[in-house]
Amino acid sequence: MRATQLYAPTLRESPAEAELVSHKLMYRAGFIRKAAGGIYSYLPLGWRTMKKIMQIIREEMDAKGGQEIMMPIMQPAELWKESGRWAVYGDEMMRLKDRHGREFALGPTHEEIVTSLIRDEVRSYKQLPLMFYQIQNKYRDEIRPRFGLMRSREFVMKDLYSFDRDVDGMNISYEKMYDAYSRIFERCGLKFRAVEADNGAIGGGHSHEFTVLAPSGESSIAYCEKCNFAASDEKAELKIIHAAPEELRPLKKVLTPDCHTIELVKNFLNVPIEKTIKAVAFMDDEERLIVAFVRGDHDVNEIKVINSVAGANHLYMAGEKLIEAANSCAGFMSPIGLNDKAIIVVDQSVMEMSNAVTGANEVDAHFINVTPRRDFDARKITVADIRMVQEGDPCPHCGEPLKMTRGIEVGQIFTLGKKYSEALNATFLDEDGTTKYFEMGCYGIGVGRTMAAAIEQNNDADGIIWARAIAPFEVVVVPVNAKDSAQLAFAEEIYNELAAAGVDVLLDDRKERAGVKFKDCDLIGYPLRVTVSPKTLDSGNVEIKVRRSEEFLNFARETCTEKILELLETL
RNA sequence: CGGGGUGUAGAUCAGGGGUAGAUCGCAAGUUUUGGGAACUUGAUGUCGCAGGUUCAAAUCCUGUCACCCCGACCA
Repeated sequence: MRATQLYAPTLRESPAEAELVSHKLMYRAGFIRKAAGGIYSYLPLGWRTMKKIMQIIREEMDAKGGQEIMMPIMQPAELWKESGRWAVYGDEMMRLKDRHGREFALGPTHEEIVTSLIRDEVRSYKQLPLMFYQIQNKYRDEIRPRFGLMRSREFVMKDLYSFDRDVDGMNISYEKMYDAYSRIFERCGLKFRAVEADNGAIGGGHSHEFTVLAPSGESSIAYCEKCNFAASDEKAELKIIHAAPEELRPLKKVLTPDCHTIELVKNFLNVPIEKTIKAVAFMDDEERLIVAFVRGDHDVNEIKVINSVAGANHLYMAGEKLIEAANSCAGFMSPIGLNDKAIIVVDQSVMEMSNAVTGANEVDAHFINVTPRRDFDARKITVADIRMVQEGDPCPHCGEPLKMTRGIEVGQIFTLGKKYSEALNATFLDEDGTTKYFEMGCYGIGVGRTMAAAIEQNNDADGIIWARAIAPFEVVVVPVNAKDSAQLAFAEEIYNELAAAGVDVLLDDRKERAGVKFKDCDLIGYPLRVTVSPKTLDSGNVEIKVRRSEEFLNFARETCTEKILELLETL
């Protein structure tokens, strides 16, 4: 392709609203343009990269037996009502009506459609397993779209759905996808982790998030450098922290005027924060009071609290009235003395403490010398792992101190079990003659987010640095002065030779000054640049610049195509 | 949904009751030509939209729309 035929508008300045490097660079390099908040057009360069990522995804999906289909974006409300999600999905779903007033949704995901497709067609276990996927636009009415392609309302997503006859089969499909996803992100040149994730309401099965490591990411993950453990901060399981035994002192109530936070209590009583026990009061959908107790220096993990209390779905901050009804007061709560109105959940590590501080369930008073094993009423409390992981906590697998990092979630895989096959009554006839529900899984990749994540991870002051596999062009050939016919002819020769060798190459034949073209090359981030100048014409060599290493290499004209092919293999 | 902010040329922004501005970009010309060239000339605006105040509104007031940021949390 010739640059004179390519619409690649580059900008010196980035739009005021762009905050993330990837957003700025995609804008400046002419990859995307905004149509509305969270809605973007992809320009030729951006779409070339998107297509390359999609091609990698297709190859890996196909290799695992996935079959590409295309399902409707516009979906009838009836299916969503049948699965119960028309009500549950809430404001996140884009809804519309046709001229007759019939309701539709713009698909945020496709479990309903794909399940209804299968239930009408697939009758026998002999047709299983099946894996269908598609790559298309998805719609989610985000509360606050931001960060360019990272959180947008319309985005390109690959979604695959697996159908198996039993749980073992489903797990095999899951493993295949885990493997495929790892290969996809490796091929895209990304540093990532497959982290154990919470699959929330879906329950039962496995879930992994594929997270690209980047400080600007919105998800926080804990990982171990020794073994392969990695988990989202909400999911990470924690071991009990044992405390050194010490002589137990008798429980005592002391006055602590105005000490309604852990910080104030710790300073007033002059005790280390690890000797304090913090209370967080929640309320669930049924307005039950749930009080979580963790060590003062720990944080409560709401997801874990929900999982430890039967029947709890969502948690909200509890109001004063609920707390008073449980015979306590905000800021001074303790498991000792709370009445039956409160559901008490205590972190496992709290039970290891001795001579600690808790509130006294009355204003301006705390208990000291609290030893939970001795002082808490074991019949009234639930002990569980309910705290948030912190940097340095021991790895649940090998005990090494965990590291924390931030990342961008680019893909997630789930086992769904029978959730949707039951809701939509999708069955098949098994070998033993009985009717069974399909065991399902679903697997998504955000294509635009993958592109953005690659930029977040690979850029410098001059622009983007693409991995060869997903670069809009692999090589750019730049005649320093395209008005010089000898230079242009030489550049064309090299360009033709590279194209014939199967290289995805761009000829920058624009009659721009050299500086302008070089700046654009660096900004757009082509992995290799071939420079043609009077110098190279005289010497009979061609000059190569490697974008990532900033190295300049000279190859003899005769062997340059071969050398470039070799070099590309390493990028 | 709550709080804050911004809407002026293609982009980034200044201006602030009386002729619509700068820089970059764009077009033409001359010179230049290995890291965003110099000079000359030129084109480009419902000053987000609607109402109001005024002799006069881009400017003040009201409403509205769009966009951006922060929050919706650990007593």
